[in-house]
Amino acid sequence: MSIMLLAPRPESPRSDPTPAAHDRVYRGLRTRIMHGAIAPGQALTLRGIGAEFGVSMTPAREAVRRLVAEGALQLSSSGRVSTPELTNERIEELAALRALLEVELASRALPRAHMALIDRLQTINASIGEVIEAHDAVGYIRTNLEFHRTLYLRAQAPAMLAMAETVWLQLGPTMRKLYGRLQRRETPHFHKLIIAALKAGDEPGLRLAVRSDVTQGLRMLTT
Amino acid sequence: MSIMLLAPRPESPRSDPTPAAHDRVYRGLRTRIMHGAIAPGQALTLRGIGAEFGVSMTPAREAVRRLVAEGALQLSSSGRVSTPELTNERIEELAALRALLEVELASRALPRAHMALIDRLQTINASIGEVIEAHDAVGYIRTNLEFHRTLYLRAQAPAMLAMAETVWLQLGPTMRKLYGRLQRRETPHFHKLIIAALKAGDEPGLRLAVRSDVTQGLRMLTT
DNA sequence: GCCGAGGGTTTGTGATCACATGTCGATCAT
DNA sequence: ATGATCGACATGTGATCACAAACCCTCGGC
Repeated sequence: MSIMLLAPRPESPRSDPTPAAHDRVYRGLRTRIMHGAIAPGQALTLRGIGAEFGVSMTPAREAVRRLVAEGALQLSSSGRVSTPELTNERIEELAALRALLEVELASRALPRAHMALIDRLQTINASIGEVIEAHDAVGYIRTNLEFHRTLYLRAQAPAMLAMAETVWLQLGPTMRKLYGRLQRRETPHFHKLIIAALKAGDEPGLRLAVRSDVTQGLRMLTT
Repeated sequence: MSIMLLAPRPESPRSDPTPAAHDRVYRGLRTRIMHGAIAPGQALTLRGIGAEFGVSMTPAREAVRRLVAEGALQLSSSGRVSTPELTNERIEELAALRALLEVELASRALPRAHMALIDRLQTINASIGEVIEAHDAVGYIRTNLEFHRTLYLRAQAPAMLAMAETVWLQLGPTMRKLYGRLQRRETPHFHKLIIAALKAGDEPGLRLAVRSDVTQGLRMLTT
C-alpha cells in the first residue's frame, strides 16, 4: 500500500452541513476509478476502504454496492471487490455505447453552443497539452473527460449525460492502461475538429468528429 | 491438467442454494418497480422493506442504494426513499434514450435472428393479447418488456441491454400510470411491424418500427 | 521437486444498537 | 376556528459484533 490519507474528522467545517459518510466514500472511489487511478483487476477490501476514508465498513459497503451497480466495480462469486478487467468484446461494446450516446449529446449541445462555451473548450484543450507534457496519465484522462463533459452539459440532458458518465466509469481502469502505454505528444486531433465543427455549426461534421474521437483511442485497447 | 486450480466453481449457474439476502431484496424490488407495480411518488421505509422480505435493515439499505444508483428510486434530502415522479422533460429524455439504445440493439439482433426467435416473439405477442383482455396493467408491462428483451438478447450486447433495462426501470412507475389510463384493446401494432421487418430482413424498417413502438406510448405520458 | 491437505487469517454478511434528525399530530393560545 | 408550537414517534445513519466462508501460506507425503 502507498500513502494513506486520513479524514478522521466526523464534522467538517465545510459549507455542506452534512456530508454523508457513504457519499464521501462513493465520490472518492468514483473519481479515482473514472480517472484511471486504479489498475484493472485491482482488489479492494471493505475494511481497507473504510480505514482509508476514516469510516467503518458500513458506509464502505454502501459505496461499493453503488459502484458495482454502475459497473465500476466487480464482485467475485464470494463477494470480493475488484476493478473489472474488460474483455475485448466488452471494450468494443462500451466504445459503441460512447459513440451512440456522445454523438447524440454533442448534437443536442450544438444549437445551444455559445462562444463562451467554445472558449472554455479551447482552454481545457490547451491544458491537455500540459498534462501530456507532464506524462500524467490520470491528469490526461481527467482533463479529456472534462472536455467532453463541458460540451455535453450544454445538451441539457441529465439522464443521457449520466449514462455516458457510467460508461466512462466502466472504462476508467482500462483507459489507464491505454494512456499509460501510448506516449502522446500532442493534444488530440479530433478535439480541434470538434471545436471547428461547433464554430461552423456543422452538425454532420460534429457527429463525425465526436464519433472519431471516442472510437480512436478505444480501438487501440483491443489487443 | 492443473486447470482445476483456477476455477473452483462453488456454485452452479443453475440454482444458487443461498441467494444473498440483499440480492433477494434487490431483485424483488427491481421487478416490482420495472413492472409498474409501485406508483410514482410512493414512499418506502427501510424497516418496512426489511420486514416484508424477512431481513434486517442492512440488506434493505444495500438494495435501496443499488436501486437509487440505477435511478429506480429517489432519496429525499433527509434520506427518505420513494419512487420518483418524473417531469415531462425527463420522460422525453428517457424516451429518446430508449429509442437510441433499442434501435441499435434491434439492428444488431437482426442478422442473428432465426425463425425460432421470430416464433418466440409471436408467442409473446399473442400472450400480450391475453393480459390486455384481463386489464392487467402490470402483466401488460411485463409481457411487453419480455418481447423487447427477447429480441435484444440476440444482439449479444450485454452492456447495452443493461442500459436499456435501466431506462425501463426508471420509467416503470410512470408507465403504470400510462397503461392504467389508456384502455388498450388490441396487441401493439408496431410489434407486428417489428416481426414483419425481422422476417423480411429489412433493417431500416426494423429501426423505424422499434423507434415508433418505443416512442408511441411514452409520448402520451407527457402532460 | 511438486502437489495436496491443513489451519490460521482475512474478508464479506447480516443483525443489532445508539443516536440524530425529520415528520406528524395534538394541544393551546389568539 | 385557525395557526403555531411542542413533543412523541418514526426513520435513516453509522459503528460494532458474531459468524461463516474463502483465501493464502506452510507443511507433509509422494
